[in-house]
Amino acid sequence: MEEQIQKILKHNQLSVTGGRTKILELFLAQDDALAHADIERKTGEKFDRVTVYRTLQTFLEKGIIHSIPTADNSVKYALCKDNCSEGHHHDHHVHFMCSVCGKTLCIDEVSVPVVNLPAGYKVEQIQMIVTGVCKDCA
Amino acid sequence: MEEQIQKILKHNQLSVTGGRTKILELFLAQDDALAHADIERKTGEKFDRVTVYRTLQTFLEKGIIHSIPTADNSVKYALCKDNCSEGHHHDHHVHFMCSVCGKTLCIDEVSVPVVNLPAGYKVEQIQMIVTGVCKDCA
DNA sequence: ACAAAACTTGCAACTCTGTTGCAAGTTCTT
DNA sequence: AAGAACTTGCAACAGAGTTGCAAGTTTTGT
Ligand SMILES: [Mn+2]
Ligand SMILES: [Mn+2]
Ligand SMILES: [Zn+2]
Ligand SMILES: [Zn+2]
Repeated sequence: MEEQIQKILKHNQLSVTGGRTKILELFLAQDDALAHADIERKTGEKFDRVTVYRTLQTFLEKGIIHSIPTADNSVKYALCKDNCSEGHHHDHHVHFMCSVCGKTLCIDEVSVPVVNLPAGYKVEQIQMIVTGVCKDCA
Repeated sequence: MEEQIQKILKHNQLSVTGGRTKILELFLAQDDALAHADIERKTGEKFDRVTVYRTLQTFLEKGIIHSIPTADNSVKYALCKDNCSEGHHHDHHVHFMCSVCGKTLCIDEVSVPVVNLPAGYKVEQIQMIVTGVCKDCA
């Protein structure tokens, strides 16, 4: 794991620091998406708030993580499993928010369906957020 | 219009006040979704920030407006055209965000497609947000 | 292995968004 | 017209996110 993390950081031309290593480790160990506050909590306040913001920002820009728009307008982040890079995300999967446990999940198996808009609209990106009860809470 | 506004407010058991009338008027006159800040700007700071928040909250609860989750996690609101009520929204249309003019639009003509999730997930609500170039900016 | 260059971090200060309690004001009911 | 019910503005606050800067760490080149 330690090794995998270094590889990811170096591959993205990022210096290997304690904060980045720890935060990336959290993402790799987690099955659901993380909010900024989750990260602060899970690192045991070991890093400054600002460092967490900047790290997430950097990871986003490099395409290591993607942000997830949620129905309640809170921001969550999850690892990109799809080999995304510098501003070119191409994970087109559905996102699921469980109303029982509150987890936000990437449903990698399901891609966002194509949709036909009225003439004149040019589609660049489609996001789909499903709310309901996840399989652990059913 | 004045008359229509009073009818909407009374139908929802809301007292007719200056603030509510003005804000509802804005929504009726607007073709795209409004953010809190837009409303403050357009009312010429005639009402307190808190009143605007409380009015939006009330309109949401009554089903007069619905909130729109945007890809950049800012909150926008638009009129419900679909006869929604107290916590029972049933506008299932696609939302569009133009990356040129920044407008957020309800595409009432297009409903959100059904999606099949893996076994065990129970779907309650689906939101679809399309980003691209709108027909005015094409 | 070392020094210099390049980058990252923590801190302080600040802005912006949203919330709450309360008293004064307005609207609705009779 | 008066009282009850509801709405508003104010002040105070909490939380989220941003920025500049100096000190600290990582990287690179020798
Ligand atoms: Mn995802
Ligand atoms: Mn809409
Ligand atoms: Zn769940
Ligand atoms: Zn446009």
